Amino acid sequence: MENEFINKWKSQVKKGTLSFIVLNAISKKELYGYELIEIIKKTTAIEIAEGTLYPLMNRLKKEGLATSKWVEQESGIPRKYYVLTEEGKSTLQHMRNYWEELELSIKKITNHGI
Amino acid sequence: MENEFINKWKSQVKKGTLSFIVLNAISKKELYGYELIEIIKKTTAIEIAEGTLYPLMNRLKKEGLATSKWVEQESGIPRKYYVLTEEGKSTLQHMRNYWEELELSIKKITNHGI
DNA sequence: AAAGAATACATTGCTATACTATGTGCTATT
DNA sequence: AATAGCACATAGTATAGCAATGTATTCTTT
Repeated sequence: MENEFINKWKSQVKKGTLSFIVLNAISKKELYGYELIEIIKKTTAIEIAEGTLYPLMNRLKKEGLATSKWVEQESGIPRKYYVLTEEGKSTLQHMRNYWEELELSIKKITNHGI
Repeated sequence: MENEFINKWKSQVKKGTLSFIVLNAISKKELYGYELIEIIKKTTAIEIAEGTLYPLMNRLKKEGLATSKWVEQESGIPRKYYVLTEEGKSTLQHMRNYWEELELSIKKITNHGI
């Protein structure tokens, strides 16, 4: 049985991390919601609940970082694909810079002490 | 003027990150609250508000990861020093492992695509 | 000596976001 | 016919960072 603190902590770490991950993901290629969950789970072992992803994508749209478009399928339910806007791209760049700094900061503290 | 989204995002990234940073910091050496804020700001450029740190330290104590002790000063206000417990040490190790995985996951997505 | 800055603790109220639970409707499998 | 999977979505709850505010002592500046 996992420590309860650790589980809560992991959930907290995801706050902020998830939007970063999702923006990175759709920066390579248009993806739809369900696919995002699957693909992120497969490549990173990070699980995003559906109740987390859909509100998150709507926030990104509301903030002007992404747009979406419905794409009809030959068979099956239509999919909503997400596309990064120009503002989304430049914001993502800022986020990448900050993340690199953060990584370095953490490394400093974990490896060399403070 | 900085993007509003970025500022909110940075604040969200701190959720979880700060407890990790603080636990790492006191794992090297006993530190008191005000000192933690100063020292983390100096070495990592991450600013922790006082209204963030003190409740955070109390949570860590409540969870059994740290203890604290008052130390009187020859001159000046007494300081509350924080010490990592055994449980805190092992929890920190789990957190370090998870953080490494997270770093790798993010690297995968930012560098090589998904 | 008085005023202000710095040290050092702490709480309250606000806000943002992840998660569980739940719901809808279509398609494929058994 | 029933179940699992696909694909969207919302409501309610809990957590944690932050600004604002408060208390009290000590140091620095004028």
